[in-house]
Amino acid sequence: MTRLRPRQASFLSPPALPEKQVMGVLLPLPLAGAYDYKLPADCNAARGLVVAAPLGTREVLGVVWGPAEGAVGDNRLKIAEPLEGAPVLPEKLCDFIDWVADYTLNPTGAILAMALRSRGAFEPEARRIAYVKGETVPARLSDARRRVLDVAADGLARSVPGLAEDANVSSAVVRGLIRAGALQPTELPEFAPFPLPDPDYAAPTLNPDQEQAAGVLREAAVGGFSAHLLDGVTGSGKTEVYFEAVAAALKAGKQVLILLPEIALTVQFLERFARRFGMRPTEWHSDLSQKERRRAYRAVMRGEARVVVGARSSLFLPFPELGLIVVDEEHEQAFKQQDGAIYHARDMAVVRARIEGCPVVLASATPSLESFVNATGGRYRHLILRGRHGIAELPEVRLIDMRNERDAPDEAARGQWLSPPLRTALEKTLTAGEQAMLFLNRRGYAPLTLCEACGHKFTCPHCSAWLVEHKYRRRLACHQCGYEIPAPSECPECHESGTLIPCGPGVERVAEEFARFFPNARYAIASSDTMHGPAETQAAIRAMMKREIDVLIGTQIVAKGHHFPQLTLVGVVDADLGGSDGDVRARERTFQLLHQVAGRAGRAEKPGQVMLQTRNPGDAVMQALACGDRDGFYEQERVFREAAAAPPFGRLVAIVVSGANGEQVREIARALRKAAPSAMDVKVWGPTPAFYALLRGQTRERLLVQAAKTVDVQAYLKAWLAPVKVPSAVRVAVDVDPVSFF
DNA sequence: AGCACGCCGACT
DNA sequence: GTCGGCGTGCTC
Repeated sequence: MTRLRPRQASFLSPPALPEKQVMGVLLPLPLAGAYDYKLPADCNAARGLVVAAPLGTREVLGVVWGPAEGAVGDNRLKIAEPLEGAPVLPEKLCDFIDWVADYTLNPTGAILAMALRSRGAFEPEARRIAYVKGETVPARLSDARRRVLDVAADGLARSVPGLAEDANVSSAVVRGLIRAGALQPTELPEFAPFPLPDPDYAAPTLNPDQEQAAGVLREAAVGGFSAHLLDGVTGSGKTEVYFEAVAAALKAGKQVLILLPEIALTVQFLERFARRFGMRPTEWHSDLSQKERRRAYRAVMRGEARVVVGARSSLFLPFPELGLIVVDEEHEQAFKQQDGAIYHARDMAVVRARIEGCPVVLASATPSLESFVNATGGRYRHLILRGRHGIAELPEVRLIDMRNERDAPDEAARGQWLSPPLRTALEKTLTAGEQAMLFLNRRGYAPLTLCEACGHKFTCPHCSAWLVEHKYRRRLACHQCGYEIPAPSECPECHESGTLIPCGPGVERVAEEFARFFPNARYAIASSDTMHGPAETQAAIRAMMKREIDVLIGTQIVAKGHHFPQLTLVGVVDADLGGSDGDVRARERTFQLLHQVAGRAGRAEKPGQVMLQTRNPGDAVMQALACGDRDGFYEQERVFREAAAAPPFGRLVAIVVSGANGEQVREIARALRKAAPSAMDVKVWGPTPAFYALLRGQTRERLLVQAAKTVDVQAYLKAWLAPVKVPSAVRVAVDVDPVSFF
């Protein structure tokens, strides 16, 4: 951390009183609680005051959190100093931090660290000196001097080099004028302020459905806490509707937070916002530079940033007057933070709204089952937007039963991954001059390489995962940790050559087969690691947009948000992928993903067709997609989950024990299990090896707590875990409400 | 999270 | 003989 500068002693303030006040100061570190510090008697040491606190040999930021804890004797207390300008975190943010720490069983300081994530936001602001035309006219007025004064005549403040450049003179001339008093110094703020959004900039025309939902939200935006599920297919105009809530909150003088999954935070979204409100919103996400972060953080804290669009970490920004939170694509798993403090930004958004006393809007075409149950059960207001042709507005979905597909007898004409019906459909689409998309949620060429002679499988030495072949890059790679080796020519086990066979398809392999059947078609691969990096994916998407290619072959990343008007066929190469890992949410996720992919086909006036290749055509997910019966699927899922007492009808907590020493990890996991207190309506399962039993060299064992809704799982876990001694080489991570079983 | 203290290998 | 590896433990 850079040096913190405490406020300056002022000659005007009375001399500091000898007595110091002692307060609990929370440090942004994973410590058990707040530390006591003495504070100067003449400062208002209220909860939220940001201080510089000496800690060991260094100095860290801290926040006054509450009364002294008294665990350490007065004589050992150090003195913490308020920062210059006495910045204060909003009290409701402090309450939120406490709540999240309690719920996720993390040290409060670890959560505070997420709220202080801008290094330098509390540094004294750098001042820029600029010059305006002064009163005095210099005695000697050379040509160069005149040019400078002419430039300065407009009254705008400019820096010395700025003036010199604009007047085409050297900086010596400018300095001479400053000395002569012909130019006056003024101070500019470090950053230009963010422009204010105008709620009336471009009010939209809404259809009756949208108008009704917008009406509810406009009213809610000026009330206290309320929760809404804005539920409508792509193209039904969810964004326009919640923008109306944003406008209403702005008119009421409130700040707004719009949370998006990282991938949806695009230039297109910001521009869409700008078209409605006349300016781009303040952005907050992981690839802001340090300077941009500092600027945004300060602007939020001072209330200058009225609307923030951000990824999940923006939930911890210090809004002094938050009046609305929107969570778009609320079903996205990307809202679940998996490392460090484990939390679900969607759920925590609802909590923050409740603490702030403001409304929250969750928006999705395929809501999470949790939100769906909350909406249909009346806890959330359910705002339904029908598409232009009713809510089940998916294109025609056809299931291809891969068990029955008998392909051409002769090997050269046989497809391995693209079935005859799908090939026929591709043929038709291309002949009609329309576009198609092939979707397979698997990067690379083949997920497994096997030696035919001895059965050797290539696996990652650091993870329990297969190495995925990437044919273009001629490498085998681990998708968990990034370990890579050059594509081998012989088996490292039996040293035979020519015996290595790729098993299963990845997008590269599907593309290869596609090219074999359609040698004249123009196509591109889009996946997060296409040959030359993500820029190429963007290029592929642009090429598709401009109709320079006919077929886009891609992973997840083509499933999101892009509208290709000429795209009339979507082929899902393996609809069963990821459907059988025993996870209670696996079916829901498959449905959401396939629904989203299917929605890419046939927007505009051309009807679209979707073909799902599956080996389980009778599965509820496939049937729901084929029949366009979304709500039927949700209802069935609800019944399953309720019967199994699974979320949201019961509670789950995962505990992952990990460390480099496998035997030690297993031993601690077993000891942990033994220490589990028995309690009513609580079951503890495990330990068992985690799905990735080895990840980045760490052995991982997993325990699962299943509890009834009525159980205070946090209290149960605290009572359980507190007395267990864990060596520092072993990590115990608690995941309350896990969303995946990895 | 840092940073210091502490006990074992290759260097001016 | 020291410089420095990162394991362990503490910081009001």
